[in-house]
Amino acid sequence: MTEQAPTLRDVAAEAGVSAATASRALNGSTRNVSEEKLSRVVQAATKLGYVPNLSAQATATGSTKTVALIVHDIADPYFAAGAIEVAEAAGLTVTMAVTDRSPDRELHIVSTLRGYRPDAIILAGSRIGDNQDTLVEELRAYQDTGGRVALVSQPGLPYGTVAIDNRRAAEDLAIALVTRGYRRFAVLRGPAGLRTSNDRFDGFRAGLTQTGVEVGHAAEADFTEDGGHTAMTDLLRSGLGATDLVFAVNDVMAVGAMRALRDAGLVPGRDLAVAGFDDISAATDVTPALTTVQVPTRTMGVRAMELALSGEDNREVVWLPTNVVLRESTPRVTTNRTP
Amino acid sequence: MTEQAPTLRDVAAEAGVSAATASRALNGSTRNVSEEKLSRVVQAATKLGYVPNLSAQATATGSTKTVALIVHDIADPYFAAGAIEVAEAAGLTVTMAVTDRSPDRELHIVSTLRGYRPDAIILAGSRIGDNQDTLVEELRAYQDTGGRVALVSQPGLPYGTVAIDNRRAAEDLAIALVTRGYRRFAVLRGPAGLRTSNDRFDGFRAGLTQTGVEVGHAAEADFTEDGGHTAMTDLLRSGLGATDLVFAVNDVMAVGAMRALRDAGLVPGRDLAVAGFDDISAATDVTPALTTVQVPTRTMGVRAMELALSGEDNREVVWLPTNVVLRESTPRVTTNRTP
DNA sequence: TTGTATGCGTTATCAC
DNA sequence: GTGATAACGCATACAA
Repeated sequence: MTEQAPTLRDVAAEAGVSAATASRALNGSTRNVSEEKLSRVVQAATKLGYVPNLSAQATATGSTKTVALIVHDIADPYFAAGAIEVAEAAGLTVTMAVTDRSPDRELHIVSTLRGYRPDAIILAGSRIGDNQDTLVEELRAYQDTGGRVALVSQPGLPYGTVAIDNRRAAEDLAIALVTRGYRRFAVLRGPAGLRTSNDRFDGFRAGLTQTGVEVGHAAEADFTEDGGHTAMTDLLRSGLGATDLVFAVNDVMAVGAMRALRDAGLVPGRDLAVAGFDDISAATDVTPALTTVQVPTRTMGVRAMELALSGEDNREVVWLPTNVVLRESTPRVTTNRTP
Repeated sequence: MTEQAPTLRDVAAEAGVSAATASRALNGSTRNVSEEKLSRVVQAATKLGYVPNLSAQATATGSTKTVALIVHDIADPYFAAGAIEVAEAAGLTVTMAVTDRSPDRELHIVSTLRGYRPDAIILAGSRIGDNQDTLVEELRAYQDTGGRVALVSQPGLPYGTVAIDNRRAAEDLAIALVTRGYRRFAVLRGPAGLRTSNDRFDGFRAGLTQTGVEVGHAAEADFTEDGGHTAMTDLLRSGLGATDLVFAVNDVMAVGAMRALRDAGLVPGRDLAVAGFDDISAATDVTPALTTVQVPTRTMGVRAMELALSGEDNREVVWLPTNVVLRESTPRVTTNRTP
């Protein structure tokens, strides 16, 4: 029943040539083998259903034609899709691993994946913040042995990096909202210490300050939909005063906040405006559609992979543009509103 | 700069033992090596930053400790998450590939991935049509050489399979909706030949028939949000008569349909009820929340992986339960409604 | 317990 | 062009 998978030897034998010739015919520089033997080998291969053993190929050549993609949360498909597309166009296979936002797991995964000797490692959304010396060391070792590293959204390390300017983008959003007539803001931010959250919060506040406005309430919450829901509910309970807009530092939280508003009998966009960040697909599914900052996730995946595959030890930082998209969740303020 | 990655030999030399001992200390049955040499080897390994070359390990042992996950659309994260969790608990690494719903790509990917000699291959998602002899042959060959195969949602092939009863679930949904008072239905189905779509459509119709009701309009559309939007728009233009509910064979289409309704100045759930299938996260983000059939995606991933890893050549079909969830997009019909 | 020798499936280096 | 033969990095049967 369970036979062995056919090897190159089997194919060679079947075709009546040496293993070396078979190898050349199937993978190597095709030009050095006679037309006749070539077709004999190919025929034998298909007849036996031969598929080259990539592991063996890898140990022999030293290259695996593989890229490791490490993400924190598998829930952003577009990034991965972009990266995969580029990799496959280059004839590389992508291995994905998910860290679940655990730095420990991340370290473990990087270490394990290194064992596959991938041509490149792409680390997305990692917060290689402060206590991550081990990870940095691991990456350095990997790079020293010829591996390529690309980072996504974590500028500051000596690797090719693609990033967006969270701070600036949030600033733009704040200004756009003030222009629309909003004056009293509350913010739902992520857990303390999370850089993305901090940058967006700081940027938003900076934008307001420029226009002479200040953030009123600010609540910390999980980076999740439930986090947004809970924080919004608490905010409502504690009294919002004259707040006319809530900015959640990501769309997922914003959607949760909108749900909390409806649960409290309020209508998002009318009774209280809501804005988010990321422009995930839910942002347009939701009613009213969510004002947010569009982040080119897919392009980030593409550029990150390109960075990783670019021959050189490319350490440039690619800043990708973001875009404020104003939708119905933040209608233009024309009349007095009663919170 | 680009040194070589340290090998087992290097570690052995550093520790002053043979390569065999180093191997045993690092991977093999740890108990057969003296405490002292063990620690010497471990120390040497960490000092050199040694990470075993998994490719070499694989060619030596014949096993890769790897599972290949093939999905049609990376957009369903939960399935993958479930599968990955199980695999990692078993010490296996998961390789993911995306087919983009192209049968050709699917075939190509299966063939390529076979080259990695994964312990198992999991194929998720429905396939278009039945001209897939080559794929079946490819899988058979893989299985003959000791590979495990598990399928998701396409019963009928001689492999372990996890599935849901689309037909029956749609039937349940139809009955529940009739019970809620709906009588005149339209259906947005997927492309012809797509089995999932057909099963859901047939089941829905069967459910209606049981209660003496018939499907009015039925439109074909892409399995996407835009597909749902377009089909719904067309339906509205062509006149819906007395239709009081639109069933889209998946949530993505349903969300698109809801958007189309709003674009036409109608209020989903009030002017026209909407139901979907899958219970994706958007189903609860949307307003009104979408009535749908809850599919245990994550569990499917878990069970599929378990099936694939279960020692035997397990060909059982695991049917997972679904659940009709009635939400505000299909309010109970109490009064006369004017379409 | 430890080391030597051999094999895993390929590719690469030689000769021929 | 083609075929022996030696690598690649690791695991294991066998000896010691």
